[in-house]
Amino acid sequence: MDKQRRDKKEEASTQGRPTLKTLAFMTGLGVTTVSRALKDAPEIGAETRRRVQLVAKQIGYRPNRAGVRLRTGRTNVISLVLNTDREIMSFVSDIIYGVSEVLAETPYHLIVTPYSRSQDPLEPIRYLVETGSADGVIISRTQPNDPRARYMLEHGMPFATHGRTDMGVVHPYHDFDNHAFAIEAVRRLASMGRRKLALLSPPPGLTYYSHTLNGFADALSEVGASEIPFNTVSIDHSIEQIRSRTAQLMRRENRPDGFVSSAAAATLAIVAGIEDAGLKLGRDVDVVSKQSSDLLHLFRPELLVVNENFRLAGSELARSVLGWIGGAAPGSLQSLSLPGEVQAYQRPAD
Amino acid sequence: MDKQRRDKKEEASTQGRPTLKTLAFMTGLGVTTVSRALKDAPEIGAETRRRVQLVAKQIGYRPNRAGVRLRTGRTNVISLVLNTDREIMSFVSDIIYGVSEVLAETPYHLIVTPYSRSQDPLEPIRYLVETGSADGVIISRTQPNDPRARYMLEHGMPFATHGRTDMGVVHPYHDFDNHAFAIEAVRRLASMGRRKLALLSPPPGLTYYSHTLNGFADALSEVGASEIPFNTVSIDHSIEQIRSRTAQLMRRENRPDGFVSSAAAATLAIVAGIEDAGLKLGRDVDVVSKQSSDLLHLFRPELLVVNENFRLAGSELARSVLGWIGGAAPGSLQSLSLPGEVQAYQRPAD
DNA sequence: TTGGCAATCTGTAACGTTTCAGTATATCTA
DNA sequence: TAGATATACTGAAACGTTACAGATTGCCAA
Repeated sequence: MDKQRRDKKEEASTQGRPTLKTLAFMTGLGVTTVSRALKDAPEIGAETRRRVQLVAKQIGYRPNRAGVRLRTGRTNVISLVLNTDREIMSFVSDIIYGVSEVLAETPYHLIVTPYSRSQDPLEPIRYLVETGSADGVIISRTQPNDPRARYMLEHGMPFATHGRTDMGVVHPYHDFDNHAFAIEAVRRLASMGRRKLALLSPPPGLTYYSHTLNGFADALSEVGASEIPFNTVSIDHSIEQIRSRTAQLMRRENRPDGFVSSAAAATLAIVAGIEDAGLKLGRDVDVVSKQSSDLLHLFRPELLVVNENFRLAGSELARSVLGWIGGAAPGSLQSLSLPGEVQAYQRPAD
Repeated sequence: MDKQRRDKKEEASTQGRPTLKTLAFMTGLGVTTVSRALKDAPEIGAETRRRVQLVAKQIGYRPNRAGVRLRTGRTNVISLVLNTDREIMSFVSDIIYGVSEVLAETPYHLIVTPYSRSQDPLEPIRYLVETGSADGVIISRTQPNDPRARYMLEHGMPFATHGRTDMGVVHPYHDFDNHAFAIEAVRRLASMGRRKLALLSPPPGLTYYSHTLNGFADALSEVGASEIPFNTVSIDHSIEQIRSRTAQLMRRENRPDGFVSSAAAATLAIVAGIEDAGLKLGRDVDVVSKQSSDLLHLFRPELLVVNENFRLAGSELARSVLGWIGGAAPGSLQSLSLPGEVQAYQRPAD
């Protein structure tokens, strides 16, 4: 019995991965003291604290995540909830990189929680909340009245949304100012003499759909241009659909002489549709498009682009959730990213 | 003392989230029995087993991950290790989706572990192994002699590589057959009468660099075409660099009349460079490019494309690691994806 | 009847952490 | 000098799970 006890103590020094017990053994202190010393608790003597922290660093102690999680309920995990079929183009990776960048400096891990078209978007959120699998959540494709945001608010799960809601509740978000984007886009087209503008909008359910539409409408009346309706299709539609609808539209009597496109991939389809109709970009019609990587000007030099930085969005979202988890006021964790200058094509120096 | 015991027991029924203790209380069994009944242990009576599983399903019992992890060391986590600055285009999201798709049917979570140019690529791997943060790892940008693969083999961490190694050791991988891609590409160019071909290769350090080069060389001699060296640049270089080098090359006396490009984004730059030099795609030169999403034909109809399915790669990689974790022979968990047909442009039906 | 043996079930300990409720010592107050 | 008080530390319990080492029961062979 006594022998067993001694054996147990001694094991601590020889084990594979150091634990609090190892540190306690090495320093001659109790595990409690070691635990507290590592988190700078005030009731630990200054010298003891330094000594423990030194030894911990020396032997490369890292707290066991399962132990912490089991005891405290804190997971040190942020979950990024993604729709696996919609978000087609690359911006997902940018967001992930942005989030990672911020989390890298923290003990947090990033887990990706997917859901697909067949599922209720609420389902992965419920899972996360019910199982307590994350300390914070980031969602995208935010809706004006977003059941996911409501659910998490009700259940006390910190989160940040990519895009704003419109439910009269306050929560962290990061958004790109799509209202401003649409205004700038229209102004630019107007300044080139374009007067009949079409908008390829975001999908109607999402909040930034109306932001974009409002900006578009505001700017239209400001510059005295008119809208050619193009609302049978959105950036969520397939490339083929957008292309053929654009071609249809461009073959009509009353066709637009300017396009505003909310997504880069869709812009490729718009341009293809324009050319299918036998028209020429830059001569018959101009197109302003959002893009997240600087590739559109290679596609057609005549394209006008506005950059949206998704990596930045990822970082901001991560900072926001962490802030909320850390106790900051949700209202102070909201940010809006303004569109960069509308950029015309510039040939790079050789 | 006795009172306390009773209180403790009763708490089990009223708690927020059901645990084994809750189930034990409800069924009148011991926690051990419940635990075993849930995992179909043979020493549990058939009726008891069914009863426990029924109740568990009814009240929505889900094992506490922290508990399992602490006790068993199993994390139920697969880590996807990503370089945050290199992998520029969108294929990262496809891989993630592919992995997610497979993991969704399992208790596994996907965590994304990033590393950046400044870091030793081995560092995140060491972290994962030392802290036991994952049961399996997926890596990309695989090298012929890959220190990460070696390290994980030595430390008994199951993994799968995107791309093969060449170290004389066997481990799970998924790879796209870049040798076959290069051959098909060259053949296609040759069949169009192209005789002087340039290759924009993958970055030299990676395994598929030589696969691509070998395929290219093999096919060149097969069809009797010659190579115009273009090895001052690779798909890892910036768009601007590739563009200006291409333009330089195309202004030379002895310029290529065909390109093989290993990445879609780079192809945009190649075409831009060609046009910078005043030449025309399809007339003066043809280009065969890999692509992961079907957008290149919108860019220039004359482009010849070969599709690489990264979503499939993700799924295969996930299946491979899971297989290894499940005890399958690593040698049986290798797969190679053949390039689809070289696709010429087809105008979609309106 | 007794011992043995299979079939079922159970309590206890342990994983690594934090928190609660202390204990021991030194220092001050009256 | 006695008691209070602050300082620095400690053991035990608990989070939820699984594994080890039994315990109880019924049944069969001897």
